Amino acid sequence: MRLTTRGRYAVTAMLDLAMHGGEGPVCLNEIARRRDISPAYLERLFRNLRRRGLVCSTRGAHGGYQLCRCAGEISVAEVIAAVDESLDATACDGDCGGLTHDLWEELTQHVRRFLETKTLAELCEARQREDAARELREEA
Amino acid sequence: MRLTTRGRYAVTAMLDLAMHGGEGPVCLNEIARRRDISPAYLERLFRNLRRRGLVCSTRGAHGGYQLCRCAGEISVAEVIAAVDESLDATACDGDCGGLTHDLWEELTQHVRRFLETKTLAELCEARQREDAARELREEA
DNA sequence: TATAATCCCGACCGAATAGGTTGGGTATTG
DNA sequence: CAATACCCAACCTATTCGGTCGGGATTATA
Repeated sequence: MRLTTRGRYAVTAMLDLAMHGGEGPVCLNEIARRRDISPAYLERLFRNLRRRGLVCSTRGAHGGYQLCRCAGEISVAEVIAAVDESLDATACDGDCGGLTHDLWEELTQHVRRFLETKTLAELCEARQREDAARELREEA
Repeated sequence: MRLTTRGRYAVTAMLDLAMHGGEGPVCLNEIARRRDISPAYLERLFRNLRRRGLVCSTRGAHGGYQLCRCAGEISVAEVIAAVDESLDATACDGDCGGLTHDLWEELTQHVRRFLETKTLAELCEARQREDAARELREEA
């Protein structure tokens, strides 16, 4: 199992899309600028996201990307899987005769369940609540 | 966060040590043979385990390694940390201004807690129960 | 119709690191 | 002294991560 900036970038970008995708497609350059991610690299990631059916694209000027499903129906696990990060802690291909096989299996299940139940919508809301709270504090 | 064979090897070897360490030290060649791990590589891992105070060594003929503490007081998390695998999913050094920072933080906590509460003794027992059950089945 | 914006795609690259090896030590037992 | 074992630094190879490059194809707009 590995969790690198790749999955993080993907989730961040998808979240950005969920937040700014109200009307019309959002272009990658915008996301890249807002989130400070290399545009070319982001493009590579979106290639995968599109192929997995998580986003759809509009080409040409004023084009960009949109979520294919509503944010409540896209899990973080899916996004990470799309950019090809394995969420498998065992990695011993079936029966490795291992003393510890069950342990890694259990751990993998834990992580997987956690990420499968988190949706983009949830993260979006959490963020908005946070922002609201901060504004309130700053007014006071 | 990454979880590779390194941590797996370390935990497996420590478990082996917990199971066979009843009387006197156990030498690496034995463990390597039993668990099918490269002896030289295992040695490298044990260097770290020793430096972290998880095992102590006896040099010379009939030498080997022993657990420094009893198996119930060594957590899987410690073993993995000893061989230098980071259990951090965030890896964004403090405030990365990230939309998703909280998510990774939460995930890291989950994983960490899981591995911190698993001790070698527990895994040992689980294994022994398993073996007993299998024997029973085979007798029938 | 030209041009700019945008997605699309394969190929490449440097650095890090995982897993592993080699070749030398040093200590202890018999 | 020889065999067994720990100790250690340096090296090797393959993978992959984050990222770039150079070129398409498609669409909106001036």
